[in-house]
Amino acid sequence: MTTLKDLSRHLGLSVTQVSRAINDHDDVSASTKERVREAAKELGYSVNLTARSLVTGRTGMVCLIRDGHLNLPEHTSGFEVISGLSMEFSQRGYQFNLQMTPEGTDPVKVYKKAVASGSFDGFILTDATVNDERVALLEELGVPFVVHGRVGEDPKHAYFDIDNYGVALHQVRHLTTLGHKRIGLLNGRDGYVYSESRIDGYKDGLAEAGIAFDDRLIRSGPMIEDQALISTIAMFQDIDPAPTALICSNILLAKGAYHALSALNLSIPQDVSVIAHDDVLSSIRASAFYPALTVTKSPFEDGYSVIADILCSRIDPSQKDVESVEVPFKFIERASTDKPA
Amino acid sequence: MTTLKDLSRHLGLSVTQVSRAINDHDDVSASTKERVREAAKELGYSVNLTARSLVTGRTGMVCLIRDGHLNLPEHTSGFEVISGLSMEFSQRGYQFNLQMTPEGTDPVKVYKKAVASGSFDGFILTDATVNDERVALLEELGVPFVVHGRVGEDPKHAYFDIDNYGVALHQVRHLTTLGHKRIGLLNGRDGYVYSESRIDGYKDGLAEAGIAFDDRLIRSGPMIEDQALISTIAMFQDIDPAPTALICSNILLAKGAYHALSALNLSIPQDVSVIAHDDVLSSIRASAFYPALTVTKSPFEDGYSVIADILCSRIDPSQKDVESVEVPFKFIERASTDKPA
DNA sequence: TTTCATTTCCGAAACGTTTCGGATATGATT
DNA sequence: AATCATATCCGAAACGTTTCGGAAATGAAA
Repeated sequence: MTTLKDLSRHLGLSVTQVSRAINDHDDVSASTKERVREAAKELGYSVNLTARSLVTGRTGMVCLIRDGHLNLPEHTSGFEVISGLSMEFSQRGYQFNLQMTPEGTDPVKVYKKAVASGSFDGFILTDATVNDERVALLEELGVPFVVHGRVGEDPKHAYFDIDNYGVALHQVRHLTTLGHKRIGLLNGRDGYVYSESRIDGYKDGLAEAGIAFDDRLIRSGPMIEDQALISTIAMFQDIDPAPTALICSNILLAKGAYHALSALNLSIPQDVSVIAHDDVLSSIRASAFYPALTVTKSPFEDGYSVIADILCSRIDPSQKDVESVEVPFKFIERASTDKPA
Repeated sequence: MTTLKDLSRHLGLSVTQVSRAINDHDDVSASTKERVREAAKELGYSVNLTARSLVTGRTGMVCLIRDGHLNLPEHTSGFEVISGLSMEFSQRGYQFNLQMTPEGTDPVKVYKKAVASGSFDGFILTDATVNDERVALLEELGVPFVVHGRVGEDPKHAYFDIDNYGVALHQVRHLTTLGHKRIGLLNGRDGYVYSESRIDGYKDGLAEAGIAFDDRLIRSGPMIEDQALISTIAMFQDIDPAPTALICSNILLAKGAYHALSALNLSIPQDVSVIAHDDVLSSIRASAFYPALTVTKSPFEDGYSVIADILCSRIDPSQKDVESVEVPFKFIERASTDKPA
């Protein structure tokens, strides 16, 4: 392995000056920089990141920790996020560390250890829960981190988020404006911030229209097709009069809902209107539905580069702060929503 | 941050002795070790991995590099592998680094840089291709690595692999023994070792039975349902007489084949026998087929811990070598194969 | 000529750990 | 009393880099 000392000997320069040449400091003459660059290439020099880290205190590594083995299709979006983030950070010169912990591991322990090891400059948090203890911990420890999602109202931490509240509110408004009064919600798992925000938007939307809230009309669970199949059928069996409209928190749930409604011999939108939120994942396209699906839409992938930018700016004080963002959504009315019968 | 020096001051011991106590060397008295442990907990000490790396030359990090964004469903297995490996390495005290490079990046450059950075103790290679240049490079550089798959016959490098040749050979034998003479193969993408091995086994199986090879009966491509749909229909339209049996290189392809045969109004197994290889991914279960699918089977997940063991043993010379393995497959005859009509 | 700013350089210290070689104390053996 | 083995400890060097403070050379300004 070639070191700075080797280079300095070879060039008749001090180690200091070679280091400064390589890092492009401005008290090195252009000609020296050129000589150093050439020698470095010739001797195959490349900076030892470990040694650099020891003195700078920065490792150039960011870490994403996930609990439990990822299985499909529930974690499709989780995978896409990992893939997208890894690429973004690579391109910014950071190493992306993925740490999968066995199901049910105490996050506080894991994060404490990860921080204490000093190996990471920052963390990316996904699947934020209400009152997420990881956020409190990392804030207390003073470590840079960014959350895919948001915990609490108007949080201090850096985040990238979708307007989940607004999405649900808009969906309900669209349906109530059409005249619907009994609106079902197929939602994600309880406890996650995005799920709870959707519920808030849903409730406020109903309240605006003067519709009483009926908790039988909300079904929570993994956002997969089979879950929607079960929830939809259960909902239409249990509740009389049955809902006239259905909100699906993602496209997979919509697929299951379509299937269930078809099985129940109900037509979309004549018997039941369906509206969904589209994360625009590469695997499931909203365009493939018949009848065409009315959606709110905010592409997941819009977030990867933003998240990377935010975290990098938090890590490197020389960069100017990138603000947290809440991306707006689009509304696309297609054929799956109409007036109630 | 608490350092060894802080601990040593606090305890009235030398830095040396504290270090040796923490690393459980045997020239430290039991009582001292206990005192050190307590003080470490009290002061919240945790070893600085960067500093340790600098002197030991090992970082405790392994790296997996992938080219191009992962999309579903083609890369389902890739995702499961990443998830599984990350967990295994975490449990062994290693950091798992995932580096996604933009599509088409030159792997030699990327790996050279990764090795030169000195950040990684070892590499995991997936999606091995015939004459994989990464293998030659890493061998030349003398870096520990393990391949999920195998390049070349009887390779020197460490690997975990499935008996792909044997799988295809067995599948063909089963079909020829039943009396089939025209056997189609829906295979993975060309160029990958596993695909080519399957072809070798397929050809040898045909040769054993004295059946001439017909290249129209092999279709290569991404191992996804839609590809099988296209390939199967094309095969049955183009070739006269049509095949009486179909080998599918994985379960997704089998799903597409079932769909296509149903569309073509052909019955399984009366008109066409179908046999597939089952990687046992959590997302697609072979058991869900009707008629029940005859398979060869070797679970992907069997490999994660083996791969981790192999690489760890290559990295840490104090551990005894774990040998490369080729796992055997099981054969499960179900209802999708029978004599030709 | 002297002074001063600018450019270009360098030695030494520091980051936190491990390890090498040796030191000291204790008690047993000769 | 002298020798030796054992258990326990320690100082100093080393890993490869960055950075602090200052030095030397150059040319312009006084």
